[in-house]
Amino acid sequence: MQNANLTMKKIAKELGVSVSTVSRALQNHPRIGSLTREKVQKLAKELHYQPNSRAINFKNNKSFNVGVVLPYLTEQYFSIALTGIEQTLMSKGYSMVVMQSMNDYERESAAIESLIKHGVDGILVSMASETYNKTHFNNATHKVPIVFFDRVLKHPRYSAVYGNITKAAFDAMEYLIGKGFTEIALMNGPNSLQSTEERLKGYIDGLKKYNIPVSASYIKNLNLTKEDTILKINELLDLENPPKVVLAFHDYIALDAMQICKERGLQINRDISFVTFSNLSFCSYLDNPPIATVEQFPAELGAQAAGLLLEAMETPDTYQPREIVVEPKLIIR
Amino acid sequence: MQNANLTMKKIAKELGVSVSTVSRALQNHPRIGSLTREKVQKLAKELHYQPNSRAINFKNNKSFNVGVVLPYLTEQYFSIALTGIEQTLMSKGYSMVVMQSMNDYERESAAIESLIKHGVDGILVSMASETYNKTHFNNATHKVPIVFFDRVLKHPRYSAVYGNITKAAFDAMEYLIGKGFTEIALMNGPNSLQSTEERLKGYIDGLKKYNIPVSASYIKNLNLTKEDTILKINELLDLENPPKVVLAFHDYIALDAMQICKERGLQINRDISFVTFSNLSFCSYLDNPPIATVEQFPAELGAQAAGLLLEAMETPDTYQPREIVVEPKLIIR
DNA sequence: CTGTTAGCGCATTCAG
DNA sequence: CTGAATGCGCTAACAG
Repeated sequence: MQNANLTMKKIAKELGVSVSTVSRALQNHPRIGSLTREKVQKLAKELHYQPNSRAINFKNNKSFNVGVVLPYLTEQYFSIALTGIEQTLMSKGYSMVVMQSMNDYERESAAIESLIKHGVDGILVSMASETYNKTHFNNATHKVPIVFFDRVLKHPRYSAVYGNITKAAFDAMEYLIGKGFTEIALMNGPNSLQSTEERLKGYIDGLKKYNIPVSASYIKNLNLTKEDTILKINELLDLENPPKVVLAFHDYIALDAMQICKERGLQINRDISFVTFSNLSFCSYLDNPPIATVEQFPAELGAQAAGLLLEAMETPDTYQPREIVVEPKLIIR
Repeated sequence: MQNANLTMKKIAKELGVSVSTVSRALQNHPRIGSLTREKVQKLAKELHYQPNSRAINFKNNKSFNVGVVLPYLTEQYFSIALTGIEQTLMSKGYSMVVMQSMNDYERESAAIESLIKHGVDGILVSMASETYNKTHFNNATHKVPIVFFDRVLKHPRYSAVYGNITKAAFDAMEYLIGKGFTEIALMNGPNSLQSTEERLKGYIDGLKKYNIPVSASYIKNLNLTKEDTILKINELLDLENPPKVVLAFHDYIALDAMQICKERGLQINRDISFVTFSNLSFCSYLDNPPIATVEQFPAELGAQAAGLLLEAMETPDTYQPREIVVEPKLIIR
């Protein structure tokens, strides 16, 4: 039963040497007698000595913890991103403190503050959809570096890793138009998210390229709640000319929308089809899955963002904030 | 642009008072002049003073971080549990450092060690299915309290929060037998998990109560990989008397098994049905979902475990390790 | 090669 | 009411 508060001091006293000798022996410092070294290391092992991490954190002013703030852990997209982050951080001895914003500005802001208070060395953020105010980021960045991933804030002060959504949306449109679809609706996200604008641009670019008129009634902004999804899909289905295919902000939107379609007697992939962003694994278990989906490689986004953050934390003097774009891929089912 | 390394010392110098005066003023210590207090607090606010958390951690020998080790973040069951944990911890000012074991003993062991090294105040664990050796827990528990949730280690030294799986399995069996099923297979987990044994007991108890013979060929242990699921469901379907319903260890097993059934030309819920544990949200989007499922309330399990850990950390002298059982609920679809 | 000293930021004792 | 001194555990500069 080893002592939980075993310090170098005690080892030193036990052995009749000084604390600094113990310190040097334990870290294989060159200027130490091999005999002393062995003696110290032996006793330390016997007593299960473990350095007090809090003292080391204090001394080095570093915790080897990074904070991660994201909307929902329960959205598989983000838990996959976390996996990429964990992997990258782990390889450098860092671990991650995770907090959910639940798309709420207040929670996000509180999370950032709390992380700073907990002494993380850096922060990774995927922004809440309700975030309208950026002061919490600006305050935090004076203390530790911040890197955004997926739901990013584009600003020269911040690094950001994100997918080329405009291109992905455009590719999806080309695919659909190539399949003969023209009545294509867009169930987009909230305007607070950068990627909402990008999806819209890809959508419109696609229509324009093939001279298909843009119909405002086919374009819906959602706030990412289930209720709003239900509202908006019903609006689309109530149109005189309901869409034959829907490009959905992500899989969760599509699933809820599909549910409504089915309830209204439509058959998925006959009366109406879906194309989605995310490519969540469980969609492959559906009998009538989305006909195509944009894989955004969340693990890669997370890993790249973690890589940038590591650089920012380890070489702050030379680090230049920058952006990394990961190319999504359209997957046809 | 506030100084990132603003210490009490600087405030003290600026104001021509001593550091201890600043310290007292900032924490509203009783023995301080209200004038001095105001003066100090005003300047501290102006300069955006924030106490150095690492110094405080060091001084108090406490980090307000707890570690959480679980199999997979990407399994929604665990991310829901995390949400319960986060909520409970947050209310007491703690945050969580998350690590995935990926059901691997080595990873789990390394995670525990790493958490200790990172200086967490306590650890929550949902065990890896491959964990055969408990020394990593025993070593860690000398340094910080450990509480298990869901996939628990039952031992008087440890606290544990888990569902009454035996009862839940039994209830499921009664339901199925009541519906007229007798050819009921059990796709169970690995023997390393406590809950595997419990499912088996509930399964057998159910059969026995209604005098249905227990057939060894209907009982399969899986290692929770997709490959093994495919192997075992095929074995079941290849029997002379294939089962009419399968009680599955959890939803992911059922989904993969269903896929194979469909590939083999069976129609779900006509030729073969499933009952599962977990009740993951996306199952409700399936055209032919499991006919019943055991809701285990992972958020509740996580929250209760976090509550026990908080008690263990905050009142270590009086804390008695104990177990909390959360009653699952059979949900009929 | 090893011991002594100093200091990281803060809270807390002990003096005044 | 306030200041000076102490120590938390560890590393590192400085002496010897």
